Order: sequence, then structure tokens, then C-alpha cells
Amino acid sequence: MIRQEIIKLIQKATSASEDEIKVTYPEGEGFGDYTTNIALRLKKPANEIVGRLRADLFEKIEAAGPGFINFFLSKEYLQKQVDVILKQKESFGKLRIGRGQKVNVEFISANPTGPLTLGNGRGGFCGDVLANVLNKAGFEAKREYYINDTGEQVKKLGHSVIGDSEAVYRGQYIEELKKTIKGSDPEKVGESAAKIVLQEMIKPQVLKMKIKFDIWFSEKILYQKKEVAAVLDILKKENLSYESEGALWFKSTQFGDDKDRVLVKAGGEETYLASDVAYLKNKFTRGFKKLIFFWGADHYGYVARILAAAEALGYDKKQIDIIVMQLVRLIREGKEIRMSKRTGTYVTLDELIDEVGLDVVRFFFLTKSPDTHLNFDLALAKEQSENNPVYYIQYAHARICSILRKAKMKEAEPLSNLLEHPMELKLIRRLMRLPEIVEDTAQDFQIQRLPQYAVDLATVFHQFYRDCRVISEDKNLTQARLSLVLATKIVLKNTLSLMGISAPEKM
RNA sequence: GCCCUCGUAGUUAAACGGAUAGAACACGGGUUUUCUAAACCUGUAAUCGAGGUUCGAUUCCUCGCGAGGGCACCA
Repeated sequence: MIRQEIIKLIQKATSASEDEIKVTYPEGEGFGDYTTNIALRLKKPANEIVGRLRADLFEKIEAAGPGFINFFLSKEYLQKQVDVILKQKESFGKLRIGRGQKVNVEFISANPTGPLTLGNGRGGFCGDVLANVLNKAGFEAKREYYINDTGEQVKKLGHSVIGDSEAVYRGQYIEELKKTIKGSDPEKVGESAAKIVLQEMIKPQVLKMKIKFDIWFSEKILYQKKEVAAVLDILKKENLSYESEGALWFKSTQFGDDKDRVLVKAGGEETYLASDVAYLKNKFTRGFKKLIFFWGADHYGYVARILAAAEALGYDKKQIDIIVMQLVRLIREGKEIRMSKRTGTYVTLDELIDEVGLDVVRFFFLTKSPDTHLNFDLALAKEQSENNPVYYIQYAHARICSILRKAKMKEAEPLSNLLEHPMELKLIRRLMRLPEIVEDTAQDFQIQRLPQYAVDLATVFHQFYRDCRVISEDKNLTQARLSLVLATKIVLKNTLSLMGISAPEKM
């Protein structure tokens, strides 16, 4: 990729280390294709550095502003990129930076005690798309859903279905479960109910979200295979746990946690943490080099102890990335409604997808950084779905398909050396960003970069469409522009498919 | 009380310490005998407040104000 080339060039010309050199896209027009502030950082005159840079790829390299160095790609280089895209097709954007490393991306993992809600959607779509991006970047990413199918919450589900005084979950689905499950043992009733919730509610919903999990992992199996007991033994042997007041504690403070945590309660029952430690070990044992988790902000307090657990087991904290998503708040008529499966007030993902369509829902969640505190108003979402930016992107794709249909393009030389209109070149510049978008996102997990890029690309295409008539009397130019349009289609489609959004041929 | 996250046009929101704060929706004005007007062009409009660090701060630091979350032998 060209960005790497620039970094190498600068390294040759200066004493700067690779980490110091930042090469970005300049904001304004006229500042070139790439820019670096290295001269400012090194406190050296930009001109001096520019004088030492030599490369054929660029039409010019110039110092500008307070000390930026701007790189302008040559026309010939840009034109060649069209051929590259046409050749690589759907694999354009694919990288090898992951070197086949196995990565586990765990997301949603909602307790099987009720339907998936908006909050699950947020982490769900982001996790799914991150897995796509990682795979594109050359990692081997697996999607995993951890099913907490045993323990306290399952028992509570049982109580809720039985309808006794300890019932906590409410909602239509509980009423349905009451009809099919009979019994009085809350544990057994809960387990049957959890199975039904998983099979008949969660899995179909996940399917509707167009997410395919590679692994559905059952917590119960960790107990059945004695993996929890085994990991507790390790912690005891390594002197990383101790007994106090009848409970077994994990010395998590040794690894940076605020306080030690209970693994086994005084009553003999394991906490979530016990199985989570076993689960961590299980994942690493399966060969994953990196574990990524998408959690809601309400699980923030859990981060330190999971990292501590990983370290206690002899793994490196850096092998774990926990992405904490801020919570989704539900607004109705201007007022916040507390969402809770326990009160029965929530909007399920089904409802939302049915109302506004999957593409809109996906796009809606993907555009928002995990750090934003999201207020969700269903009425507003419905209203805004009509002119959602996702249609803007899809429209560009449909427009392209229309042109290609009309032109009945045949296989022929792309003739991309005829592309020299400013808008043609601008479009190529956007197209060739995709690999860099993939690279950046695979590294910093900022998923919202993808929808932003898609909108940007669509905008430039629409501008190109305005300025450059594709099908004309000039056979050769038509051929060249059709190649460019086809390349745009490929890149748009690749980008949409990374986001799990459809690319319609007609609208 | 302590810890984490956030505060940007009317609304939703972008910006590894950099150039003129980039968009979308809404609102105002314009564009079609020509490949899809779900488009294009154009106007109004924004960094919560006060200090500090820096050649340069939406970004980093301190304090204040406001919102959400976390501080369990809960999940």
C-alpha cells in the first residue's frame, strides 16, 4: 500500500522511527492525496525533508502550510489502480496483515432469559462487522456466542415461568412459556425454558440480523467437562486464591484489580467469574491468539477482573481487547424509558428490523462510535429511516448497475489511461482507499469508519456521474469510463458486504 | 464518596495534537429534451464553561456544570 511506501521514504530521508511518522488523508482540497506532519514533529523545515524525497509514484511532493509535506500521486499510478481493482474483484481490499492469526470475537452473549433488545443489537452488529473486517485483513476471526445456560439467572427464569413469588422476568414470552412448560422445580423449568428461548427466540433473531455465529458456546458444558473445577485447582495450586469467610477468593488485586473477587460462594455455588476464568482458558486452548469482547457499559466493572484472570493464567493482557459499548437508552415521546427484561419494557430487535428494515438498522448502529451514549427513539427512527443515508449509498450502487445494464459491457481492455478528468481521478482516489480503511479498522476497531467511507465514496461517485457522461459516441472513452464504473461497483459492493448491508441492483 | 465514558449546528453525529471543524437530516434558494432527481449545486447554522500545556487543542491536563454507567459471596 502506498501509505507504507511513504513511511519508508520518510524513514530514509530522516531519522524518524516508523511510529513517529503519521501519514493521513488531508482534509482540504489541494493538499494532495496524503500528508504528513513529520517536519513539524521533528521541528525541521519541511522543505529540507522534501528535498531528500524521491519517488516515481508521485507527481509532486511539496511542503505547505506551517510545515506539512503533501504527496500528490501521479496520474499514471491512479489509472493503474482501476486495473488492479478490476483484476482483484471481490478480493480487493483483502490484506495479509493478520497473517492467519486466530482471533475470537465474542459478542451479544445475552442470557437466554428473553428476546434480544436494542442494546444487544449495538454490540451485535459491531461485533459481526469487526469479524468481517478482521477476516478481510487476513486474520482468521471466529464469531462466538457464550450462552449462560446455567446458574442463578436460569433459576430465576424458572421461577418466572412457574409464576411464584421469586419471579423476575416479565413479558409476553413468559406467558407463552407457561403454556408449554410444566413443573415445579425452578432449575429444571428454567433449563427447559432457556433452551426454548435460545432456539425459538434468540437464534431466529440472530438469523434475522444476518449474523452467523461460528460457535455457540455453552457455559453448562464447562461444568460438565470439569473445566471449571480444573481451573479452580490451578488457581489454588498457584496460590492465586484463598479461602475466607467460607468463600473461595481470587487474588485479582495481584493483577491490578481494585479488590479480590469471589470464585465460589460460601454456599458452595460458583460465581460467574469461576466459569469465565475457565472459559478464558478454554478459548486460548482452542488456539486463539487474541480474544475480543463486546460488552455493554454496565459490565465495565468486570473488565479488570477478566484481565486479571487472563494474567493469572499466564496469558498477556494485550491478547484481550474488551470493547465497552455505551448503553442504548430508549426514548418515547421525549421521555426515557428504562429498558429491562425484568420489567418487560424494551424494544426487541425484531420489532425494529420489521419496522425499518435490516439495512437501515445495521447502518444506524454501525455509524455510531462505541463511546456515544445512544438515545433511541423508535418514532424518530421510523421517521428518519425514509431518508437514511444507507439508501444514498445503495442508490449509487443501483445507478451503477443501471449504467452497466444499458451499456452491455463486454470484456475488453479497460483503457484506463484515458481517465484524466478531475472527477475521474478523484473517484479513483476514493476507490483505492478501501485497503487502508480495512487496515485501520482492523487495528483500532473503529467500525464507524466504514459507513463514513461508504457515504464518502457514494458522494464522489454521484459527483462523477454529474460531470462525466459514461456512455457516449466516443467508444474508447466509454470503454474507459465503464471500467471505472465497474471498479466503483466492486468497491462499493465490497464495502457494503463488510457491513453486512445489501447492494441492490435496482431501486 | 471513588472510578470509567460522554458533552460539537435545531436534530443525529465525524475528526491518530495540525491546514478553512468534515457530514447527514431538517429549514431556505436553484438544477431534468441526455446513462435512475432516493441525485446534483447552493444558503443559514456548532466545539458546555473557566484556566493550563503547546508553534498549534474538539482532541492532552486541572477545576466546575450536565448526562449515562460502574464500585456485591448480582447476573
